[in-house]
Amino acid sequence: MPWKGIKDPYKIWLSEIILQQTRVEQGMAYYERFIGNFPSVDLLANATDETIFKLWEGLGYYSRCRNLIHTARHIHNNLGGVFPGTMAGLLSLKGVGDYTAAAIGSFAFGLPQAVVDGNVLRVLARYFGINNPVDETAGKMLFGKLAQDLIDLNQPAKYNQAIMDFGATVCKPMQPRCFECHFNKTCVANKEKKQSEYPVKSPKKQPRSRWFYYLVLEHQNNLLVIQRKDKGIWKDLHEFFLKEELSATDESLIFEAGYWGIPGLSIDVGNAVLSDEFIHILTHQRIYGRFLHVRIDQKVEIDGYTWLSSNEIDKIAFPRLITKYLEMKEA
DNA sequence: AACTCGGGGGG
DNA sequence: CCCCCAGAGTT
Repeated sequence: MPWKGIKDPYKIWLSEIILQQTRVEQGMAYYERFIGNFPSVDLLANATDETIFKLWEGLGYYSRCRNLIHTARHIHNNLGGVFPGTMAGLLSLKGVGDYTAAAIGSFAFGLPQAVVDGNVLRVLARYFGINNPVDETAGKMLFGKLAQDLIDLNQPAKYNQAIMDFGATVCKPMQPRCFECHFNKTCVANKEKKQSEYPVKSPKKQPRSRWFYYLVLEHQNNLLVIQRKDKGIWKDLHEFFLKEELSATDESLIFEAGYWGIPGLSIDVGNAVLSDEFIHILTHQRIYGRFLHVRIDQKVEIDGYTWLSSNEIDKIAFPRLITKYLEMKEA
């Protein structure tokens, strides 16, 4: 990784926020882009929300971006542009939890704090044969204490980096390389051939299904857009006029102006194109999306919505469901 | 304690 | 289809 060995707390913080619940391969390009645009926390703090969200577009978990902006400005405005060097100080930053505080603390400041991420949980659960679910309170306590007992207090950064690298390359989730593992003689999971049974996790609930019908209104190359403000999925990102349904809606109904409930709207079938269904799979939701693109001659105004040129559209962030649609429409 | 929050990649 | 990812915040 490009930031390995780096001690700049800003770069470590940025990389760790980007990598929360995100694979290194996926986050890498985003990290490079952010550092290229904002080499310091002060430059990040002075950027506009839209600029930053646009750079984050497509990475998901957008509250991370919101907290990133908040924390950058907090450090710039209230802390003189200097990151806190204690665990308590780091934990007080929005978006910085136990893992990220330990990562910044050990890597940037040499604090003797053990990181506990998905890699560490898997390594410890397998090696010691721990059956406690890692996502329950008791399990988190147990693994946190164990990790802290094991850390090499003389070189915490090196230890933390090593155990995560080990989990990512040897003690992998699938097909762990036990045959060449230094610990295969004493590892409980390997001895019992139960590598796949660790770590134990509590059962996850099944995702809910939602049906999103978007009306893409176009007037003289401008599109009608709104920013999602309600808490929930895609908060702060932009979208088109949305009607959400609890089940699939018939095509013929979608073409009727009355379906959308917009005063003054009329849909000429000759100027309307209905997309195929986009199936957008998330961890906790299945979203079925369809887009009705309508060119109108008579401009309508809707409370909260804004007409934007394609130039302006390019500067704001959309969820992947919508960028995929836009990319399809371009082609 | 349970829920919510994105998106992508691999088997 | 399933899994999981250098987790954190809210309810």
